[in-house]
Amino acid sequence: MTGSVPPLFPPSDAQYGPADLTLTPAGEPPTLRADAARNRTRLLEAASQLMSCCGATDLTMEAVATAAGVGKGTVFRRFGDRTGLLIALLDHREQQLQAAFLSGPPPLGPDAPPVERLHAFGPAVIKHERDHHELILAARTDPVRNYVVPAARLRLTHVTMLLRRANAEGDAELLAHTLLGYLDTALVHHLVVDRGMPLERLEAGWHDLVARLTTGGDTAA
Amino acid sequence: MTGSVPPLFPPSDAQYGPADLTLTPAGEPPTLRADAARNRTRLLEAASQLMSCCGATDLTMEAVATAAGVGKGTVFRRFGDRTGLLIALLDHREQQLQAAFLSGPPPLGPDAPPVERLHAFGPAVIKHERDHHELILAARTDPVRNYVVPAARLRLTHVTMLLRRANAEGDAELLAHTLLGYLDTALVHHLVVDRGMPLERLEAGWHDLVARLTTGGDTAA
DNA sequence: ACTTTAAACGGACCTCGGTCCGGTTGTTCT
DNA sequence: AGAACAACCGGACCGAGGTCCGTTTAAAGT
Repeated sequence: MTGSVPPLFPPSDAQYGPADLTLTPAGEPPTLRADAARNRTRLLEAASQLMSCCGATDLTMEAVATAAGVGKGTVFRRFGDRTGLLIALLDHREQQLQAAFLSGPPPLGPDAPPVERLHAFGPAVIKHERDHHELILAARTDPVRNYVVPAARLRLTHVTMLLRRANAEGDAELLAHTLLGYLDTALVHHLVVDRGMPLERLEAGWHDLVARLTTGGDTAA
Repeated sequence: MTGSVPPLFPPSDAQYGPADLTLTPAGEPPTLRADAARNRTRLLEAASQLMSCCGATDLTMEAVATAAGVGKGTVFRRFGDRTGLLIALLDHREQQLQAAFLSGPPPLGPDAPPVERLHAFGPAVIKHERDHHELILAARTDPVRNYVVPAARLRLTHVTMLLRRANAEGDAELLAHTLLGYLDTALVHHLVVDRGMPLERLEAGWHDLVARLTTGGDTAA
């Protein structure tokens, strides 16, 4: 990967600004130099643009660089590698989903009892994955990297928290991994697309799983 | 990938001979031409050799070809791509595990009640994955491909069968996917290596999961 | 044994991800 | 403002995966 200087995944890319691609990175490295930030935005826009017309698998680093009007080295400096760029792209699209289950309206958001939120979580994630499966799948080169990605960490802590609040018996973190494993994009894609499994069946399976894993009491302690 | 002529993953590579690398492919294309079969063996041996000394990630197709005394094109013709070669290598190493749960002694093999076999299945797979994690992880470039690989299909049908025989309620296939998801190499590796989770905890989680998913009656119907 | 045919072979060739380093440009401190 | 410094930029360069096509060769038919 990068020699060693860039702090393991360049400037982090955890959260940015509010909505559009006008993302002002506010990660670990206090601030990005003006030109660097500008180029970062350009690159993400260019990548997004190219992706929507050519598909994720054909997205070339050099093409992105050219489209953004910068050198290839700049792309790698900013995102580490191709996967890093895709993840950054993805991370941005995830924010909508994250907002939905972190602070959205009831079935998913905090104004519903935890078990209910869990039930709603599955279909929401599946929907999201179906919308972006190409990008998600393309961003999955290194299998272990998925667990390190901020979005994945967030989902894990979220589901773990819901399980705890639901007073589920057992190892909450491992149960959360189990639930998230069921929602794995590759699995869902394989079942639905490759094997033609109807969505209803998949979602029924989810609800069944949630029911099985959340035993030990309702929100009412 | 390959133009189109090779029948989607060249000559299949499902099962071969009994034990050693003296594998005589007996897949779908009736037989391989003599020289092709010979080269196939040579290539697998060379790859295995190189891997044990240089690691899977540094395994170069050209190096394998050279070590086997054939041209690079031959490697690709036979295995489709790098991942195909790694999968073939892996498939071979899996046979020991497969034999264990298909026809081995009791806790795992057919002479034990299904629920007991399921309980034994987890630790066995985890053990296997720990032994070969480098190769397994290296073979995982395309996330969906895992579900198509014969070894994975076999595990799925096996676990599904065990669940059915255990009279587990619910969608056996989906429950099987859930169980196998828990055993995902990348997940196990992440938890144990990256996050230092003790094996005992992981296995306890497995037993708990099996217990939860196999409700509805014992073998005694 | 000879012809025929389809498959296997091999290595030149192309593409693309990733690295490197000399030059450039913000940023900060005095 | 000017200098010093660190970070950024860019594109030449490298290595490895994957493709192509002319040549060779095993297997089947006569």
